[in-house]
Amino acid sequence: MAAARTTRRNGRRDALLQAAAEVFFEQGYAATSIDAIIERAGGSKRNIYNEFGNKEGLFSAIVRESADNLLSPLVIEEIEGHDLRATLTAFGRHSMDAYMSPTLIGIYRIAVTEANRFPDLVKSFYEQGPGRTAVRLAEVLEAARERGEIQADDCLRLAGHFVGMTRDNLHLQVVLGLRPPPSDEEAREAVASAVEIFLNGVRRSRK
Amino acid sequence: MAAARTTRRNGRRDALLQAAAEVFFEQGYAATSIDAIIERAGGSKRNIYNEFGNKEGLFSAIVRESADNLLSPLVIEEIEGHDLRATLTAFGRHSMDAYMSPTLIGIYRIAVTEANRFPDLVKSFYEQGPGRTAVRLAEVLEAARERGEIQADDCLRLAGHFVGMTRDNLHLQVVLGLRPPPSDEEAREAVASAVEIFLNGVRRSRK
DNA sequence: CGTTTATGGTAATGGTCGTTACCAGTCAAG
DNA sequence: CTTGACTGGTAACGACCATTACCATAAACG
Repeated sequence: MAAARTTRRNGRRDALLQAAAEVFFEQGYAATSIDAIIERAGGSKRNIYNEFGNKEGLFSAIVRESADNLLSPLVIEEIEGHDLRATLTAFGRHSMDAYMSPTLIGIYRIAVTEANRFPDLVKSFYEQGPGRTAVRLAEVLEAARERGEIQADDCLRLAGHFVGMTRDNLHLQVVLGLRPPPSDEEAREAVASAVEIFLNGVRRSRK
Repeated sequence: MAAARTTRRNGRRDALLQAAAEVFFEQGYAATSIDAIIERAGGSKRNIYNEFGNKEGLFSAIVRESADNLLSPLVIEEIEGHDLRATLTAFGRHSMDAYMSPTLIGIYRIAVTEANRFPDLVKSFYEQGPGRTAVRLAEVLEAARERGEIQADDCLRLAGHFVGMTRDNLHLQVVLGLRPPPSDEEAREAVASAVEIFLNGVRRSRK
């Protein structure tokens, strides 16, 4: 079958992608050399150039596939059928887990740095990740508003406030390498605190 | 006097620093060449090596001095003598202005990328900037708690929530180059909204 | 004025890196 | 078995770059 060759080829491709992702996320785009990737993945540089064309092609493939794998599960959550507090808590925990995962920290770092070099990639990263999360959360808030549970005039802005509150300085410190990702315990506390403030803040009068 | 030489030298030094900052913030550390800096600043590479030793020295000087200039005014604000809403609003506006300024966006970008290469620099950036801001705000909240205006158990965490709320997805979008910094109008709205939620959220029961 | 010191410009040195070429081995397909 | 594609390894080519050297000029100081 052709499947055998295809399978082997895909295995190689995945190994290359994974090794390259590690090095890129660790060192940044400019500081990463093809040799360093091959050193980690084994094989020869020809593999990379046959499969991805050049360094940019390899990098684009990484960002696209990693973002897909990591960000998709962020959105398809069970959000209906619970009250707002439970929904927000679940939302906060999931996004906290995602944002703090080493891979997403890596992608975040590189997206920030290479914003000028790869504007399209960065745009799609944002839209599939933080952007989509905020839009989804805004829908939840909108529904709550229609049920009269909260008062709000701009649900998308509110959603932004909420995710900002959960990201917090914690995310910044982790991104800067100043502290390790929070334990489950810490994450739960931080989310609980954010949910509490947000719920109270939103239930009352909007000036 | 020696002042003449010193003055001239300092002028040269500042010109180099400014040009280098522009290029570094635009392109990142690894992708910035000494030639590119000289092209923008004029003169010769000897200037840089005489003044800063090497590329790392130049970069360190930039981060140190830019951070100092930009972050110091963030802390010494008139915060007493007003009620909490006014204080928070002032705080939010000032930190929003600072975080969204092109220079600080540049520093932020490069701090995120070069966290591995320059851990000490990144640490001092955080402590002098976001860290100190949060600590200062926590003191304000602590005072408000003692006056009985708010209920809280961990003021530093609350401070983090507040700055996170003002930073928000807005900051992320600007850092990623997906939108320009907000106008004064937008900034004011965002801060007002965050203050409102935060105040209401914090005034009521902490479960 | 004479000496030191910084400056501008250009080129050399040594190294790294992206990319391509070459060669020898492997393995699936007809 | 033979063909053709893919692989591993090493080396080559060009380009770029950090750093140093060299030289000629101009400013600053005694």
